[in-house]
Amino acid sequence: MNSNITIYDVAREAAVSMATVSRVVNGNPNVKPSTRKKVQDAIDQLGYRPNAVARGLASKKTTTVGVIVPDISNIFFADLARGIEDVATMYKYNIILCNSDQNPEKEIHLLNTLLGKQVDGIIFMGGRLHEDLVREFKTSPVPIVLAATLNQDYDLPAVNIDYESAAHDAVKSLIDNGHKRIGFITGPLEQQINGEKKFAGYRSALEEANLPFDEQNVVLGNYTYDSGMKAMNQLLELGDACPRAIFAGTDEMALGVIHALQDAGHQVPEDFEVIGHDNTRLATMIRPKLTTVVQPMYDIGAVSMRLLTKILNKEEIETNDVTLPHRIEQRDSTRS
Amino acid sequence: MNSNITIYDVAREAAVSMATVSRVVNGNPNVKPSTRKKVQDAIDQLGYRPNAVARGLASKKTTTVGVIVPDISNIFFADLARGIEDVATMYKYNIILCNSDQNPEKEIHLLNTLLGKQVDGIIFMGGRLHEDLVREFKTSPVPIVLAATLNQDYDLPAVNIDYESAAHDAVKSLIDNGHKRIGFITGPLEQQINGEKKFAGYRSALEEANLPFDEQNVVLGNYTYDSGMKAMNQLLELGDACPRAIFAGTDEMALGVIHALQDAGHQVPEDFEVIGHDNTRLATMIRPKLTTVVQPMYDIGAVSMRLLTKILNKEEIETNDVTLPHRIEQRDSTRS
DNA sequence: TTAGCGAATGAAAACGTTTTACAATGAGGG
DNA sequence: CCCTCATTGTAAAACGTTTTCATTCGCTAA
Repeated sequence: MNSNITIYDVAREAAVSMATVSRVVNGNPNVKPSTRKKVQDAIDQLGYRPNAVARGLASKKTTTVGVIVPDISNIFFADLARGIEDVATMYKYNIILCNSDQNPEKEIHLLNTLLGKQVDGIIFMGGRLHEDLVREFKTSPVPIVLAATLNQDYDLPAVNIDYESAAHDAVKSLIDNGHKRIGFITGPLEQQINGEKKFAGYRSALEEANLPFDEQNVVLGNYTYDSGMKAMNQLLELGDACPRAIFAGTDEMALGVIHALQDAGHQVPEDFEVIGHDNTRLATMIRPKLTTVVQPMYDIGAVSMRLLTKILNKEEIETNDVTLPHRIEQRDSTRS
Repeated sequence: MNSNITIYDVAREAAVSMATVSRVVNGNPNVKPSTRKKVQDAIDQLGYRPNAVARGLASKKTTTVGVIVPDISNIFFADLARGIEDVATMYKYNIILCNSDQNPEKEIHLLNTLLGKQVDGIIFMGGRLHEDLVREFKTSPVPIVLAATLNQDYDLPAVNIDYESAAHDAVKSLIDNGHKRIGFITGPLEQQINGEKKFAGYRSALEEANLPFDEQNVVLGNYTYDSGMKAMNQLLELGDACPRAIFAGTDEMALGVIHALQDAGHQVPEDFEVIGHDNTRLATMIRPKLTTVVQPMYDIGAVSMRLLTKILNKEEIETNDVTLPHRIEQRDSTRS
């Protein structure tokens, strides 16, 4: 029952003042080795465990950071969270994890809850930055970094990949395989990442190859497997005009695409080529294995957290806006 | 910049004492409506946000619970976490999430960190309860509930399904389809859940049908896709003696099994039947769709958290050891 | 010796709440 | 009209640390 044992009990046991105990606990060098030992023994004997809440109140640091993600049960965000947590652990931070479901009100509410809990910093991921949210971000008393979240109109610290160029590369690889019509199955266009970045990459690859843009080749999904299937089936209805190469905005949609194709009796990659986005674990759990754009979520999480620690430690920072490299992982859903 | 605004500032602004402000903030009914409004106005105007750390110190409650899981990036645990978080939110708690990687030392360390942070309770999930850990659990100053974690030798609050009977049902369904030899691809046997529960279910189903137990039909995996493939390939080497019906300990291994089979030119479910365990989202993202035992991780998380709140509120509790129902979801990897 | 100095220690004041113990005010009953 | 009892508000003591500032101690150098 080592609860209710305070620094004061330890001080009494070791016959020193609480200030000295505090010094020992915090590794302050100004303590005579013999005293240090005496205190340490008292700590061990009593099973003293410092109260982080009291510590937080006195020091105004909680060694806790808030993490807001859309939905931790999604493998994609879970990977991000793991990257964040690993680096947090490395720097002795804990994380308070919150799910926003991309709901703007909930996002603001969570932000305020976290600030109330006096977190030392926050890592945020969301699809669209509502302006009310940005306003709160700007007045936040603690630093906030954006992970895999677009930020072009503001200047908040952020970690991303270059989505436009990634999409460009993906589509180009399809074009290089001789396709003239490329299907694009995307998430909601309101989200900058889709509506501006990936879409722009898609179009620029087309233009570069002097291929016409045809609206009927782009179909909306909502990131899920089912929406991928549905989108592909819609494309299939185009008959002869149906594109034979598909770029899907997420791996999960890409799986849906492949299965829709297979269910319709087509062969991937012989009849249709498919390329996904994200390189989640799913990509290797399908036959054919999925060629995909790798968006390194774990790394984005890790780098975000590292960036946050740099800000917290007031370390020198080259740039607030980090762009991580991307690449295409060639597997079997495309012809090499 | 609504930081550094304290309850005292609000009190001054509203011309009342800080205790009155505290009453308003905490919804204490003993405040005259006119006063309440005056205080509320001051709060709004100043943008006052109560400091949860100070509150925690004074009240000895942090409205925060610790969650220890093996690895949040695994879809299985992520689902659990989501269930926990949803119910936590419902009861105004936040969660501090930690990954243990099933490392016994890390588990103990995390437990101590969380206790240091004065969490109001803890939800723990792990594969094997090391006795040192259990000792710490027993002396914990706050309640701990086990989620999807076996607990038979101790009497800690826990939420599980009946793994033995679930495995029994799965194997029986295979036997009912006429199979005499049933393969069992399992996770590490040191973990009670495998070595005792699921394994016992497997054997009892065999016995019940007067089928012989043959050791070469059970193969060890480590929960992953790759280990599932490998295990199936090992079984395949048995040639004619290879079981034509497989019960895999996790969905991910089941996917590996199916792909190993398909890669070897076999048809599922025509030549081989496969049944998985957990019913993760993966199950529907494979062809054929996976028949699987549903272990409702989200529900287990939600119920665990609910149980914890009951303990925290000192509500009446029927039983500490909750067993949730399981069932088999029939899909296409088995013949109906 | 002793003045002077740095290192080691201690005392006490924050930190921002909740909570307790009272005091003041107001209303109702005799 | 006074007394009592609610009701509402106030003051101050926790809560368990960190941190600042002062003090003491033990040496070194003069």
